Amino acid sequence: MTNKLTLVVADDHPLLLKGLVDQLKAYNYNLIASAENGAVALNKIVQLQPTIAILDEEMPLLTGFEVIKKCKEKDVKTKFIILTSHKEKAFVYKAKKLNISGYVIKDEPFVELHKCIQSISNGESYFSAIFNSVFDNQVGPQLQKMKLLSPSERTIIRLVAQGKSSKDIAEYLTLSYRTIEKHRSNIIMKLDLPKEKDILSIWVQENLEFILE
Amino acid sequence: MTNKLTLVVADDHPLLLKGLVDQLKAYNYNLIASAENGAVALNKIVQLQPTIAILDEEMPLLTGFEVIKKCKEKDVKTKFIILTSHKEKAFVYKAKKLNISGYVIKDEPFVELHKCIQSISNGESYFSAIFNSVFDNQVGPQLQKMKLLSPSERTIIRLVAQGKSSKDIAEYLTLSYRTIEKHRSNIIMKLDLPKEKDILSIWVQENLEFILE
DNA sequence: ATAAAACTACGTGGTAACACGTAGTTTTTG
DNA sequence: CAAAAACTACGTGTTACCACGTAGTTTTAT
Repeated sequence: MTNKLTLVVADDHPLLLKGLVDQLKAYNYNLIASAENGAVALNKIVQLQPTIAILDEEMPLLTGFEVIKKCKEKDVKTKFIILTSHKEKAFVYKAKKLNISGYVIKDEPFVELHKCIQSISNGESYFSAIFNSVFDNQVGPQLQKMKLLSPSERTIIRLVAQGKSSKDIAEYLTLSYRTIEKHRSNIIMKLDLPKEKDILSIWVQENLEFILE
Repeated sequence: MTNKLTLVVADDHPLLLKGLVDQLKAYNYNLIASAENGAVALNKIVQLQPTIAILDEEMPLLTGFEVIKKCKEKDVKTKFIILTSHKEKAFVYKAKKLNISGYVIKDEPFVELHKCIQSISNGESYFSAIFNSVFDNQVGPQLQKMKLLSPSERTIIRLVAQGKSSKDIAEYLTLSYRTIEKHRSNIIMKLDLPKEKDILSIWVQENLEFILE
């Protein structure tokens, strides 16, 4: 195993972190640091410039995604693997936007992480099967739907996402109440939502990530 | 350390399970089995009759709570610790109802689990601080509120919880639509809910555990 | 420059929840 | 048995979302 490859790992669950560290060592990886929160992780990554950093998404002080963002700002060349228990589309979407190298779900066996590290060391990227499935089945279609909306429809759906009523929105945008209602109707039609009460508000709450940027 | 104390541990996350097993061994506990899902856990507990079983709540095949229920049916004398990442009131409420011996949150350090095991071996029970806080601040007050409701109000709130409209409920109970509306009004008053649209449906969805028995 | 798309606005009608009130009947309980 | 609580039912009014439509104006794109 190449020992030029260096690793940093971060997770705020002490038990899980211990499991991770032990397994990485058992696989003979050159683990040069571990961290129990996002801020410590950021410091260590900037200091040690590891080849790869394995980050939990939900951590105190800084989330995994925030650590990655800050590292990119500082031009750190480290590659990132997000290790999370979240299969939700919001996370998958954010991960895709950040252009990370790998995404592994916590309830998969360690060998998945191993494969991920190997792929990255070969210059490839690696995403758990479930990641791609979530992206293709949930993220992709929603993004396609959002593209159908016109600019002002987008403005309005964002305000709906903030819990505002049509009346509120009309006042806020100095437009007629009827205009907002019309836009709502058009949005519902374009998104092909079923006929239910407050269906737009519901849809919007379930897809916040795609609406608020 | 007494070696009469035997332990079984179950978690479907391989990494976390490894961390747990290692730590328990490091603390010299007599760990006699581990399991990666609820069904295996149930078998091993029934077979080995450990003093204490440490169970993850969310597992494939059987959840931690289901394992406990089945063990109680079989008169297994094992004491149970639920180890979960969930601080939600639904879990806290269910745990309380099952009358388990301990509840530890996954993102606390291992020493919490250690303290929990020690307490139980002394015939006491042990609940993480956060558990009690959730119970006192969230579970308790909601249960108090539910007690204010009259029998037919309870019937109706359960039907609301099933997503039925007032009209549906009226037909289902062969009562007047206006009667159901009145009950709704009274329920809202008794629960002291703020004046919002569909506020009862919202409250009910957020408190399903207390409504559906 | 002209057609297409988007934006704006209004009309009419429907559904559902909620507020606040009245009031007769039944059931519970002290 | 008598008072209290619960159950039943109706009236009137409000708010909010949604459907389906018309139509003039502005912006965008070819």
